[in-house]
Amino acid sequence: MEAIASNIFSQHINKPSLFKNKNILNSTFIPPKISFRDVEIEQAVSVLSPALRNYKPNNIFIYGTCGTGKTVVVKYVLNQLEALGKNNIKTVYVNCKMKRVADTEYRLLACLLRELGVTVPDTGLPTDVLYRRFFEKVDSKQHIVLIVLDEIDTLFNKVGDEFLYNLIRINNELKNAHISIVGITNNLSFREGLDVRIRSSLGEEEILFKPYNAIQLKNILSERIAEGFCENVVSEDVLGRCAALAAQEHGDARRALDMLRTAGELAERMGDTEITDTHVDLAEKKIDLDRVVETIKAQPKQSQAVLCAIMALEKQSNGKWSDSRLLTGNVFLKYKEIVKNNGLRALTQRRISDLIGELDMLGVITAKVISKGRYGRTREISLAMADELKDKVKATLWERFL
DNA sequence: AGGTATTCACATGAAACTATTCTCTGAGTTAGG
DNA sequence: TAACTCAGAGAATAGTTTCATGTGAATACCTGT
Repeated sequence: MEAIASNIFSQHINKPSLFKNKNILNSTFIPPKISFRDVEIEQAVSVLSPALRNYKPNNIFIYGTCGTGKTVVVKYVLNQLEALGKNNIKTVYVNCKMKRVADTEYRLLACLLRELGVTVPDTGLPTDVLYRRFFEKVDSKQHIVLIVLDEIDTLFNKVGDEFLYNLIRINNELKNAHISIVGITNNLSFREGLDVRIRSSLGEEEILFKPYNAIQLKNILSERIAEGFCENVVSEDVLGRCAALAAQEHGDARRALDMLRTAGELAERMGDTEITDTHVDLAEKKIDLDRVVETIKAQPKQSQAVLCAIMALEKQSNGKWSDSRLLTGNVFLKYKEIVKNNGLRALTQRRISDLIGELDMLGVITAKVISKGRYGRTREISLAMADELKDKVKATLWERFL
């Protein structure tokens, strides 16, 4: 066994890697030193430092678009704080966006409790029981609990503001402990939608993260490149290009890193010893392509069937039949056909309407509500994909349904 | 011609239902003393 | 009598269905000129 395996893999093992340490090129990696965020770090530190003297720090709200370093900074600061605060400070980080982890009130609580060392079942318990257990656990000793709710807006949009209200209320009733909430969101107008009481309580302090500019991105990237890639793999040109591309995308450092890493992987796979512009271009395309294909694959069957119907219709209407335009009604008919051929249960048109809306949200299709006057109101649907991607998606769906 | 009123084909909302998974509780059962 | 088993009541959640109401503008229908 060993001998065979070494035969198969030896070629790959011996091939020199372009990477020195791939982890560093991951956007979730927390570097020992964070550049261009001194002001924000200082702000966070000054707000949180009372915790070290056993006072409750103010709640903080952190804003900033994608890839501006919010999460990294918060984690960085909290790590240090927790290290210094010994047993008196407990920090809990929860990403509210994680599907099936913390995307409902119950699961958020369960997640918090788990972080505090209490295991609770995934289901079967009333939510208020969890609140009670949470309360008891937190209040069981004199300490400060910092709760970080990342992507708090997604949870809010799903379940409303009840959980925030409850957390604040709990804080008021605690005898021994204190909890402070750090809310992170990339939705700059999130505050507006909040109840006044919650807004004033939660937004005691606010920190805004501005996007990186191209020069800063370049710096950040080169720091990581130095640690992550081997010497001479990434040229100055390529670096500049990645930074420029990401700067266009509102200074998204995460994107820049992903792009660089993927470019590296591609180059490695192609047997090149250096990353070139070609690799970067390919990487950029691949990231988008993969993202869409993955999201489609992850969609439930019914949703895929709807997309399949849309694509099938689109093909037809390219011919001549200009009246089989992509409208909800037509899609529904086609969908029923497809579903019937595949032995699936047909859903209501109401539901299909929602599914179309969801596909639109995912960015797979564009669905615009139009009024055709006397002839009703409906959605006009079009595919929002590059041809290359379209073929890829079709291949997946066709195989499945046709 | 100009102005209303209709009307279509869905959109959009709210509520209720279904199915699944899982806990908790207490009644009934069992086995050991 | 303590430990165990098991059915039933309840919860949380995702995914739907049902019922109800909303809606923008191309037409049909009037109206007075």
